[in-house]
Amino acid sequence: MSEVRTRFAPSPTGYMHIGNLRTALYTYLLAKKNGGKFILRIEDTDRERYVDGAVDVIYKTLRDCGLNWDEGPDIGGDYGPYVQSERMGMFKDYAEELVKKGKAYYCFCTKERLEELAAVQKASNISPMYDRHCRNLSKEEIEKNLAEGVPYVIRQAIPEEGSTTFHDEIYGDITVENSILDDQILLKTDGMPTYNFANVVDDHTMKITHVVRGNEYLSSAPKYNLLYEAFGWEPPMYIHVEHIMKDAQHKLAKRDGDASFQDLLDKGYMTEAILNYILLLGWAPKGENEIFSLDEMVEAFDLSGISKSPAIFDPQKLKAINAHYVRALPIEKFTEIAVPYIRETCKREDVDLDLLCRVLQPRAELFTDIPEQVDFIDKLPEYSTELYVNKKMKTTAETSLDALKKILPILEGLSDFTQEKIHDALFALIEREGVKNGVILFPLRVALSGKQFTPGGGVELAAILGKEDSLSRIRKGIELLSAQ
RNA sequence: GGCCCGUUGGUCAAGAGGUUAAGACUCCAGAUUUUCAUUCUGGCAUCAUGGGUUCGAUUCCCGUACGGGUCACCA
Repeated sequence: MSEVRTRFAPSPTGYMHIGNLRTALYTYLLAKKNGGKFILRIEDTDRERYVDGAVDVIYKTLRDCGLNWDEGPDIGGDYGPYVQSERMGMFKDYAEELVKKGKAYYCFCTKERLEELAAVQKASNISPMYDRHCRNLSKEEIEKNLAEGVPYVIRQAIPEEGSTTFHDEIYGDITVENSILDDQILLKTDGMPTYNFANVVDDHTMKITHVVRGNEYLSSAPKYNLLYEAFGWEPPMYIHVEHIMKDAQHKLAKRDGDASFQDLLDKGYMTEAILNYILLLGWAPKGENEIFSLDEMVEAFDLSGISKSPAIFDPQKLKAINAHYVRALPIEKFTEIAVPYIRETCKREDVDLDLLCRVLQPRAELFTDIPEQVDFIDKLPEYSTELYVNKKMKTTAETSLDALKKILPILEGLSDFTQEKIHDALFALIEREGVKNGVILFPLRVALSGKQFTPGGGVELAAILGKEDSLSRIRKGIELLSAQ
């Protein structure tokens, strides 16, 4: 077989839906898996929808994800141009070629007539379809209309009988009756191609071998096939992928707030995690591993793993995967990214950021959670003594008060307030008392933070807060518990 | 409504005509742990439904229900 050439052909809307991104990913993986080429083509024929800077959004997203294209508008290639609006010249010729072959025809019907027709059909409860009024116009009539400059479109002449079968790599063979296929418009009144027509011609002229696209095109695939047949061209392999859903009945939509790559980025997810998660939404790996770098994805990707049914987007799992990536970061890298987030709520200059990051990393799922996680450092929040009660730790208000009273003098006596010294001193206490670690350490953690979850345990928090602040917070804890 | 596609646990999902029906996330229980967290161990499903084929079907076929898609001079 010749070289595999796949293409991602987005419209520049300024918005990269993750379903689209996932299509791009699969398209990319399919090409790379087979040592082929991944091509970017911008489909910008809809001028009304054109948004400034939208193409840059596509470039940036793809590049950030590592989905680098081998041919495209910015880098060129042998089959350009790669922006659809720049390829307009050729479509009319191709459409006329089809007319000559008897596979398409001129249609001079006015918009009014078509609307009327649709209304009548709708009223009698039959699905709207063009009635092929112009399909059998005489040569003379056509010539006359053309000469008079009557506006026209060119429509595809669907066979009147029989059925059309096309093959999809995921769904297998799909057959439909030709009788339900509409004589769709190929070339519009303004001489521009319709999307479906442009797609076929572009894919063929760019020598695309595999087309990965959303499931919404499954219904129009037979018409595509007929077009390829009409031209005498070899159709590409089709790979239709299902939608990403918000729930069982709704597609993940823009208004849901996490439908685009940018939305997810804004929520603090890492690019690698997003890509890894969407890979899994609709595709299943052969083995048990679910964590993949882009290179590993290329290695593991296989069309047979693509799912036939829609997948519901699960933020919880995305978060878990993100947590995995956050924790796998080298500590220097984690620190570099985390410090700005820490500084949002923790302005104190004397905190040991290295220590803080070290304890924060295993507890971080999202970088955007960090400000809230460290907000207690600058100022002890108001908290309820309920926090001191923990069944598992076997702590109560009484045992906690007792513990804090014992901790206080010990920490007061420490001249060298380092993590190591604090640890040794407190563990000596624990041993003397003959209690579980938690009985001493749990109340300390609560007193120092006023929070249920904290980055680090009591010892670490004490070291981070420093002697003076730690002691004052412990005294505050004793005061609160004594007041009960 | 016509046509097309789908349906395995709360979610993503593997899987094969006869299996203890993988794995991941969540949840629950327990163990470690410088307490919470992390980490580790364990627990939670008869595969939408009715019928058929078969010695045997969740796996093959047909119907039903439910869900999605599509029926533009939009892409």
